[in-house]
Amino acid sequence: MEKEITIYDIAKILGLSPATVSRALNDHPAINSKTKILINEKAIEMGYQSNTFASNLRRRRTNTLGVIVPRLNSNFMSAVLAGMEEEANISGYNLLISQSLESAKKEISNAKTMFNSRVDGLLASVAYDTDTFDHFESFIKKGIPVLFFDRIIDHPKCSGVVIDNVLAGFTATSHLIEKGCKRIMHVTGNLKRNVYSGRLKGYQDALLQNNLTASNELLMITDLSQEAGKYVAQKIDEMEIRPDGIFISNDICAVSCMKALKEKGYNIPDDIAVVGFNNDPVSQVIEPNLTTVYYPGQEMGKVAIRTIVNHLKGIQSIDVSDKIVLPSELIIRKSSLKEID
Amino acid sequence: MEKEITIYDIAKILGLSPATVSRALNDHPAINSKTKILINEKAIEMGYQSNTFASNLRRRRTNTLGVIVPRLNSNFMSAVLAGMEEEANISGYNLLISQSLESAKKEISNAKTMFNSRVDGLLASVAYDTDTFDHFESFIKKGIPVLFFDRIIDHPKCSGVVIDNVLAGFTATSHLIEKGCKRIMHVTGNLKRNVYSGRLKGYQDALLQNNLTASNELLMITDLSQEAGKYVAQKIDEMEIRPDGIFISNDICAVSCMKALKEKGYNIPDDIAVVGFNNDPVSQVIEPNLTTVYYPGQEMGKVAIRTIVNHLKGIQSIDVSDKIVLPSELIIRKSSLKEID
DNA sequence: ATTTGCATTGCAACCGATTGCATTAATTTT
DNA sequence: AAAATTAATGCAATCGGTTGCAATGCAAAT
Repeated sequence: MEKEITIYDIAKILGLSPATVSRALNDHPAINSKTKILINEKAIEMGYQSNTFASNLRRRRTNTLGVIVPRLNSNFMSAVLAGMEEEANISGYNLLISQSLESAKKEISNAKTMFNSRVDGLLASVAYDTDTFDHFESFIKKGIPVLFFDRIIDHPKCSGVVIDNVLAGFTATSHLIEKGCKRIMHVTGNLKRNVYSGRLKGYQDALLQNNLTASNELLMITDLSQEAGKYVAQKIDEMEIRPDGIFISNDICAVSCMKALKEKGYNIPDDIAVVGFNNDPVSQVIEPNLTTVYYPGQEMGKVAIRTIVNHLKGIQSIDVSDKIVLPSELIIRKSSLKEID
Repeated sequence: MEKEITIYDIAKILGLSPATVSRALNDHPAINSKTKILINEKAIEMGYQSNTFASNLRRRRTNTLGVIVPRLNSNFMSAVLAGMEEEANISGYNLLISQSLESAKKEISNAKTMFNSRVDGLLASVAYDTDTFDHFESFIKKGIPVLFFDRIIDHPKCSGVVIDNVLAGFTATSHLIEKGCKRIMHVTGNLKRNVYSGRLKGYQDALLQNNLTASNELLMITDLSQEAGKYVAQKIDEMEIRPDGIFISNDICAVSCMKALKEKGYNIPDDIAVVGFNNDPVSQVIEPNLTTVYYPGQEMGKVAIRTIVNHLKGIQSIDVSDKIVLPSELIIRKSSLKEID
């Protein structure tokens, strides 16, 4: 335990004022360059470390961005975070990260913590069951930018970085139709969330456009977990008229479903073609390899940080460009390539 | 943009002193309970939000823990982080997370940032090429606890949360031997890191104990990436005397190697048995399913946070229990089950 | 009636860096 | 040589809570 070295200590030793030391360390133009060198050398010699908190208090900013995600341990989310960290680091920002564990209550509590920590900006991907916007309102009121990503809230004051989920769902479904599927099932998550409702919309649009009817029996709302995948397979097995194609909103669930279907003796893709979502590593390991929608996680993280940092620097206001839409892409693999005769 | 509400505002309105307001909000025993209620109600009514920085500055602590990891986007690391966040959240700590991207230089820079941010404690898993300990020394000097996890540094002043890599390597290799392998290859990462050198040691011990010789030809040091897996398969294919078993220190690499071997026509496990490490989701998707070492990521994160928080609370000093060793477990699947006659 | 003790509350210094304004010294202009 | 600039530095207030010590008031003890 050693005492902290402050600018006062440096000032005293050099016979200067703390103000001069502070300015020298911040490379203020009014300070003589020789003095700057002198002070900087002394600072290093004495092992001076700036106290971020005193600085934050006075400057009224923290160089810290808050990030709230549903879960840290998903392949997609960790890619987003990796991108965010990389970009934030470049811009000199720190990341305060927390997870809501898909609970709106915890999300609200985390938002409050972030607020009290005086983050300069907030990035959020909302939980399954988030209904309200109030916990973000306090940020807006104070002029702290809030930017959503992936799972966004439909609220006029907030912008977000997303992919075109409707288009992605449309493309995925159209692909199945093209490959000869007539009875396509869709497995997705909580429809409160844009990502799932959007993909459903795309799925429905594609069916309509091809004169196929979307029946309730062919739509399953699940939590998209591994278990859900097995459950879906079970349900399919029990159906009287089975689907000949499935579009599942998440690779983990899709792969688990495929495994279960294979065990039950179904041939993929000939009996049932499958399309997933995310381009998770498992999609390239399952056999047949899973056709899926590539989802640019790392890029999304980078763009989100870049956008909010530019806003903070005053380079580009967020509110102008409301939604930033990143491209997604259907990656066609064998799980959807039926032998069409 | 609204003005901040401070304890001074509350004090003025209620005709009390800021000191009393501060104490009331912190539930100080000397304050009359009626006064507390009054102040708390007023605080809520006025929308008061505590300024963490002022508080931190005065209290000389931040309730923030720094975390430095090699990469955020690996399945294992995101599990660790998920566990950390969950546990930290419970204990009222925030997490400042950064990644070194396997670069010692960036790790040093990140450590400096953490130091200036006055984190109350530091958790670190070091980069591939970290050689020095200096960047952690400054924390120790100031009495800030540093706890390593998974990839630790061999330094008397620092403790860590780990698994028994030697034992895990020994168990994995012994299993292959038991299944009839006579010529076992080992693919691992940079031997500077305990995780890899430990597993290698266990591998060598197992060979020795069974009178098998460890030849240099059968040891490959790689970065354990997907590409490395393909490369390993290529090398094996080119060998005159091929191995009949491989122990690979990472599932991602192992799976990629298996895929490549299968494409080249090798039968797994009969031609070559494979054991991986991590119990990554892909290990349960590849066919045959990959025998691997389960590695308790989430638990490791939780334990690390719990340990450092207990230390900070003065409940249990870290230095006493030097290394916390979590159990790992060999999960046997089909990739290593040769048909023994 | 005086003293003692306890419960509350307030005063004022602090944490450490930042910054508007003033001051001093050095240099240039008139 | 005096005045006006310019350059460099210092003064002191500020950010908003926290906390050791003092002060006040009131009830209980002597």
